[in-house]
Amino acid sequence: MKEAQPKTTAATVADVARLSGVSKATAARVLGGYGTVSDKARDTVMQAAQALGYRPNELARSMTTGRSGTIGVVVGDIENPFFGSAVRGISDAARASGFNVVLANSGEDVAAERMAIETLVAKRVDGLIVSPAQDSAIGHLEDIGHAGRPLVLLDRAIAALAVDSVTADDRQAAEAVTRLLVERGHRHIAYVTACDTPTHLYRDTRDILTASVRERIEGFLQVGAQAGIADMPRWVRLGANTSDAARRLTIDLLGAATPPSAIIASDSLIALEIFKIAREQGIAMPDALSLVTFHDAAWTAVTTPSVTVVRQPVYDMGEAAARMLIERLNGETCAPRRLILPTQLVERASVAVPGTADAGPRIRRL
Amino acid sequence: MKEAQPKTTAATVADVARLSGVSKATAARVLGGYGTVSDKARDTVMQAAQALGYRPNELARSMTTGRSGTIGVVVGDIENPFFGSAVRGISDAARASGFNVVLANSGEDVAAERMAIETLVAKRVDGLIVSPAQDSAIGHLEDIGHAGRPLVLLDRAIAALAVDSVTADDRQAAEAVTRLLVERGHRHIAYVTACDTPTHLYRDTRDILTASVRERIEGFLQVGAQAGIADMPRWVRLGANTSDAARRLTIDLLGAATPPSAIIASDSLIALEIFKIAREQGIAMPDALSLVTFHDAAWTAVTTPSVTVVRQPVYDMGEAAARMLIERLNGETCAPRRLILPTQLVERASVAVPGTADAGPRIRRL
DNA sequence: TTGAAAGCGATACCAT
DNA sequence: ATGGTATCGCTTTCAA
Repeated sequence: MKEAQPKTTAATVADVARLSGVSKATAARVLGGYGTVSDKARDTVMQAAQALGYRPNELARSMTTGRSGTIGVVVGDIENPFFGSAVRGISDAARASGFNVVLANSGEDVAAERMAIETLVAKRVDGLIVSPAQDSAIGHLEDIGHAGRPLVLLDRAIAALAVDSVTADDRQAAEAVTRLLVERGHRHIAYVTACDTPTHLYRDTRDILTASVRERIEGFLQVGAQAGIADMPRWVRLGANTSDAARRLTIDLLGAATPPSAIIASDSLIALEIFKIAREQGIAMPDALSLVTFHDAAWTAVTTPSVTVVRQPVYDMGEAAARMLIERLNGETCAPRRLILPTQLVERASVAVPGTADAGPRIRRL
Repeated sequence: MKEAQPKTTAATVADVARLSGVSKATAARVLGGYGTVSDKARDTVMQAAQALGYRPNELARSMTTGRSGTIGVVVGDIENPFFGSAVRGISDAARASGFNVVLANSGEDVAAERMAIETLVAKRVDGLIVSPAQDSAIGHLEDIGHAGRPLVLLDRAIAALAVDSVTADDRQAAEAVTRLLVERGHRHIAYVTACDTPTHLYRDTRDILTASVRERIEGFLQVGAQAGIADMPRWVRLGANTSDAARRLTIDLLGAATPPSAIIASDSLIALEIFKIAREQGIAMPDALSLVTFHDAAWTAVTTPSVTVVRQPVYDMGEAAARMLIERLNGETCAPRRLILPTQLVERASVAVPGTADAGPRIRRL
């Protein structure tokens, strides 16, 4: 038992000062590690601090310095491995620079996102990293800047917002994926996303309020159209934002008069659900149905067939976002940077390939 | 543009008070939502607050109230889907009660864990939820109590620590899994875990410093011994704490003079690696190698063969932990509760089963 | 090098 | 119902 803490209240700078017989200012200087103090004073104070079990109160410290050493992170769903990796990247980079991470889940809901941001700003985080659920309502994002805190957008840039962002090259990746499918002879290609519109129907690319998804759909539509496929938009399916929804939507899609011969899943959660259904319904993959997904989730390599994916550098994206934010916190004032990280097309076995066996993945830079 | 914020500094209670012509105390009352104020005063103040773009400073608020409305969470690896789900559970429960979550990654390193806890306590989180990397060094965990903050242990209880904990029924689950394997005729069953000892060798169950893993190994050893299998301990393999380590270790295991006919993977990350290797090396599953893992990760249902798993109620565990913590924060003072949630054995197709086809999972309560 | 005292932005007690 | 003021724990001038 080396606890000297008299069950009363935590020791403060004042207590330490009193015990060591120096002024509060001097004690604070050694305890806070700033200013100049004599070695003798330092020793006495440290000793007293030790005896009292002194622990600094970061809250009080933040209040006077105006910095909390904390960055706020708002993501759509921490349960999604995509965000899991990103948060890990952020977290590692943050700690390397001595910052903490406060995490908030928006559930892809703008109202929740708005509240989370408000709270985080009220808690005086030094800066924020946000994966905005939509890029239409951006008032709460602008408020971050008004509050004097830097903001970095993760995975989803917003054209109307002049702030740093880190995204993957979604447009190009979607084009490559669609092209691959078209080259393999597919004419009925569906694109399934968690994004939604009030009507749950896709009408116009402007209805898609998540930037990354919109870019993917644009790429998808364009390549399809170029290939002379009629009525591409009808193949865009919205609202697969829960596993149940994804399931219903996919079953519906596969049971239609003209089912798709290939599906592009906008995230790995959707791909997983599609995979399950294909299995349950005995739909042979890739022969009867080809599948491609964004995000090289760990499991995509071990299924039969293994899944062809767009590999996004998710961890790196998180890390880069944190780095950029910390640069701003350290005084960087350059113009907003829109960092776009390259992706890779990892060709595995879930796309019907005319005479190639499953001989390990073929990886292509995009 | 409805920003009235004069680029100077954020509006404070004093500013609002001044503009609305009332005292600081009154303004604080309406802004803070406490005490009693006349409707008229409320209106004026709210209006002034609006005009000034007043945002409360939670830091200052926390300092006087002593509560921050924040709970700290320390997990081993947020990238691990297990913790992803748990954190989601915590996060949802926390928000439902108006709490925020500060997340820290320990990387399963005690020193990092200690630092994370120290920081969180210094930041005056109201309470903590921790998945302790080891149950040997518990000084820093005891400090949490000394600092007057409640602590809830997640996934790993510590006998020597009298605090609330939420775990799965690891011991029983391990017994059931091992029994299943034994019943299927396996005599060479390996147990692979991320846990490690200084020598990387398993000698004694007391060397295992992670409670949940120790319980599992105990169950594993006991059932094996009961079944008359000699030299069980040699089948325990430690240190699969990165995908590379898991890979090396598994390759080593499978290449040995007497390779195991079945492997129990302590987490889904290890199982994934084993699955990959079996595939690469053309080892037929489940015929040549059976596999069982703890944690019903999403992908385990879609592989070929699908993987038999111990389903732990991970999200619920996180949720329960947060609930218990919040109860403490609301004044609950009962004796420490050790909540042990039941698991399920989900029998799928990765264990050689004498004449049963893959006809959907068979689920057993444990 | 050290100390006294003024904040930081809210809450809370005590009068009025 | 309202106002004045001490207070929380620390940092930060400003003098000495």
